[in-house]
Amino acid sequence: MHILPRRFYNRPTITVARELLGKTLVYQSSSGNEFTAKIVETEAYLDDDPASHAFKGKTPRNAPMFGPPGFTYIYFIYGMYHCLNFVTEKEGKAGAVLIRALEPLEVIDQMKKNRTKGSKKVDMHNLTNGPGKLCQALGLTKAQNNLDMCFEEGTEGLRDLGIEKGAPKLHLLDAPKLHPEEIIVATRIGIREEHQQHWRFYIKGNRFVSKV
DNA sequence: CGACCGATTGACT
DNA sequence: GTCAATCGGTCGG
Repeated sequence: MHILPRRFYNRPTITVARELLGKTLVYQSSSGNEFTAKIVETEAYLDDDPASHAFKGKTPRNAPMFGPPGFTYIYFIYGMYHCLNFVTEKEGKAGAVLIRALEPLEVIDQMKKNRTKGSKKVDMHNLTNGPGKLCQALGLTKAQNNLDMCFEEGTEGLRDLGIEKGAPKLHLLDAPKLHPEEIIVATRIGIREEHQQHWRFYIKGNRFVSKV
């Protein structure tokens, strides 16, 4: 298991979106929890894509999308939710992958607490099966926007020694690439028909996907 | 400025 | 199935 290097993200956005499936997200929160979860659903947003925040050019909000690959892009939406993206493509070329669903692995109790409003119980399968839900479960906000998820150049060798000290607070662990027949390709969610593309990817049969 | 609206979710008919 | 919540980003005047 090693931390995904910057070259993983420095590729065509659709390729990264597909290959993110099955990878493990690790997030060390400031409250001391180390959350882990498997990526089970993604969507690609390209630079010449009318549905992308980056389509009309660089602004203060979408600036991370134009920055180096391997950083987070987290934005606030609908006045109450956040969405987590990973920046792709070389610096200067906008691209990002929206993380739409995760399969919870560790610190599930805390995820439940973060998702609980009032005294209602939250079902295991309703913790991270949506882009807004998963940010709520892990406690991700704009405070985690534009975070580097890779080792800085020169310190990458640490991971080859199995040393994760100094690892980015939010990073991904490698996992075997899924076979094509394990991946379902579908249209993106919440996108106008005229801008629609088959750029949503999810793991076939996985119970934690937001919509089938 | 004011107005519109969104890569969503949960409550309710 | 429908719809309100809630607010920052963006754009037109």
